[in-house]
Amino acid sequence: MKGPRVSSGIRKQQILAAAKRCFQRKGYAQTTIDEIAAEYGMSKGSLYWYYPSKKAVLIDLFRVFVEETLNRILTEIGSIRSARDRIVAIGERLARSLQEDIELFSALIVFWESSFLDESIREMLMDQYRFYGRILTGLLDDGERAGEFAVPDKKIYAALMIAMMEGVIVRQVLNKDLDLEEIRRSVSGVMNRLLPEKERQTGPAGSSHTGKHGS
Amino acid sequence: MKGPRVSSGIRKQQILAAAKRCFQRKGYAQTTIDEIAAEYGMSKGSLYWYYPSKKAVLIDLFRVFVEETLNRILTEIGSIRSARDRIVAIGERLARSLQEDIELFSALIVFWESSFLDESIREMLMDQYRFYGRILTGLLDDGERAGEFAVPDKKIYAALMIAMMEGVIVRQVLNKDLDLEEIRRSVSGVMNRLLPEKERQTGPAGSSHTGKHGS
DNA sequence: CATAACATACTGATCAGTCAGTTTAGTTCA
DNA sequence: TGAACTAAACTGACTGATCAGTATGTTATG
Repeated sequence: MKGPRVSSGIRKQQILAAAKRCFQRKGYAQTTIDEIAAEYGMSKGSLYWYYPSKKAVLIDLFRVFVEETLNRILTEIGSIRSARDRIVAIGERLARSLQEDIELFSALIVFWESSFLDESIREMLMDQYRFYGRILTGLLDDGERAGEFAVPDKKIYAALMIAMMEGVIVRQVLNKDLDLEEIRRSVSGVMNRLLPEKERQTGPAGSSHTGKHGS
Repeated sequence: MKGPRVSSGIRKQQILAAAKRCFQRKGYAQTTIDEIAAEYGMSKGSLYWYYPSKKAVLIDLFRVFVEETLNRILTEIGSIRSARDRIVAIGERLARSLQEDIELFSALIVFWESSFLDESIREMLMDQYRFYGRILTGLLDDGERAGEFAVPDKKIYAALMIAMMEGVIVRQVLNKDLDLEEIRRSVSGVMNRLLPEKERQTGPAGSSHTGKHGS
């Protein structure tokens, strides 16, 4: 590369941001490349300089979604000791991310719909599902080993917890009528209730650094 | 009407069934009218005799979805006395319907995606959401009055329960990798756990929670 | 023989992707 | 220093394919 006017990364970011806004407004199929180009203020030819196809934009948008939101959450909660608190924190932070970056989550429904058509997108989604399932199942394992709680069927529980968060996302993306601050607080209570305690704990489940070490 | 070859109702049913299969395979935007016509074995002209537009087919499909699945469930559980059992039964029957008629539920994602584009579809969906929210909130009220359980924030709880079922639908429609029989059983346990008991019951649910918790 | 029910060729609009050309930033060399 | 050169970055008109909806014709039925 001899002389980029701005860095290739910046342009791609701009394109993705524009695409995100367009997809949110009209969905994937209804959004034209020209609209995306207009939205980020350059021409269609420029867009095709950075991305080979409309589908490639969508896929890269999903990649960014995963990297920037979900993996960040998983990193952030890594320092929390108790498995229970970590699980609760995932729900809380997901709700907060949803509040802050609703447009990105809107793209999820686009992915779901596209996955009917495109096998590669479906595979990407399934990989993510399996990944989150493993994460959560692992956390349930940790909590059980540490004696924090016991759940009878960890895999199903993990699936249902993920399902709940996903349902909240759907509802919010379509409607935006829920009070997310309220949801954020409630998710904590619900998650807690879903994890029956083996032994009595002192405080409300958050923040307590009891003697027993986590994972 | 002088002489229908088959009744108009039958034809519409056939068209909707064909559309349902097509939408499931390819999504709404990617499905052509010709494909739907081919799927139900007649021509495009015939389809337009019964429906004025592609969108009208989608909307009627949603109407059937609501009438045939969700309202039926609500009617069926009407005879159950205990509010708790009624709530649990909704979850169980929804899981069973999902198992039996996955194609119909697939159309839900199509509706969600279409609602970005079409305000009337969005309004239809929102009406349904509000309706189910009221139903569930009412059930929580009933249970509380009968002394079966107490939940601190009924509206949010209703929303989260609906969200969970919706998430299960998404997961199953996209992946079909969950054991729905297992889900059906687990949903019962999860729903029970989400309804903290006022008085001691025999079940293994997390009854050790005292009143003040979380939030 | 009237009309409901169905078939099919057509149209106008849309849109993803292409391509030939233009502009700008950086490099070379006198 | 700057003119000549080069390739990256960008433009926008164009194309070929697609498809919803229509127009017009055909067949079956009471």
